[in-house]
Amino acid sequence: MSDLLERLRARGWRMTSQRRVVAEVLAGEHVHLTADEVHARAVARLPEIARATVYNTLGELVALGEVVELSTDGRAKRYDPNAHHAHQHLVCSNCGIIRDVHPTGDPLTVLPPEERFGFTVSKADVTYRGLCPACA
Amino acid sequence: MSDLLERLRARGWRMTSQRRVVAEVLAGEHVHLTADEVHARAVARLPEIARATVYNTLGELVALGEVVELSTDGRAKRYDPNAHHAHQHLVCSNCGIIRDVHPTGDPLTVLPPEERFGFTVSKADVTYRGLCPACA
DNA sequence: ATCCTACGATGGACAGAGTCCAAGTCAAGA
DNA sequence: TCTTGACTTGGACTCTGTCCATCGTAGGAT
Repeated sequence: MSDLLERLRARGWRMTSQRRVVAEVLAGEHVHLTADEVHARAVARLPEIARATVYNTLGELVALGEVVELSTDGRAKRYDPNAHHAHQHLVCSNCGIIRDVHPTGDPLTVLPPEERFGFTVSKADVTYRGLCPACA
Repeated sequence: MSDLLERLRARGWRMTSQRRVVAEVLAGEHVHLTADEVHARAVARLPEIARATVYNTLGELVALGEVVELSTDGRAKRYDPNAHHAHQHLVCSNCGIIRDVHPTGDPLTVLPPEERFGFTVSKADVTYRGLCPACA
């Protein structure tokens, strides 16, 4: 966590209290929060932080590769702080809960060259869908 | 295409001019349109069709399994009329263009039981990302 | 062919998520 | 301590999608 703050500082990030709080909120809970949920938790620590600042900071963390942005349901994007371990996501079709999962092999290898249409394919995002134990 | 209208009629769909136009727009172009793009094309054929009607009809087509809903970018959902052939999607990270692709094997098989956490996993949506020839 | 009626269409208001921007504030180097 | 440009603020705005009361009509019944 303080690792994250270190890395950000090393990249020339101006360390404001707002950015610190957002980074701490993300690093502190290994769940997949929406921007508004991050904002709510940030407000608990720093009451005056603006929604726009949370959006800005999340966008910067995504651009720096420290956080992964998910849009599993077409509603609010969710932010995954676990960006340094390759993984995929398992989503409950009913309640929307998300788990990180680790399939075997590299999903990129199953896309043959003739199915790439000249694209430079760099990654594959897999969303497994089904019902969680509570909803089944 | 008329196949689609046949199937819908067989399922008790009331065949209104609005629904026919939406179905024709989707079946006529094998691209991945947003709801507003569908609406724009529908208006060209039936000027008075309402946005709400397009949304309603698209939702029904998805519920009937005739169309697949995609949210690849967290912006507008896109509608894929190619629902009867299993496939995945290849998206350009720069311009957003989408191609249907066919990876080898079944993506579900690479998720081992101990990585399913008690979920009843029913499908896997794979989004390959990279740069298209024009953007590379 | 006409009538009935429940299902579908309309369009305007509303809601949720995210972006923009002008003005004010402050982190950090000089 | 001063300076300055990067950052924050908050409110207006945009985009996407939903809701709902009212109106219209497809298609079965007569």
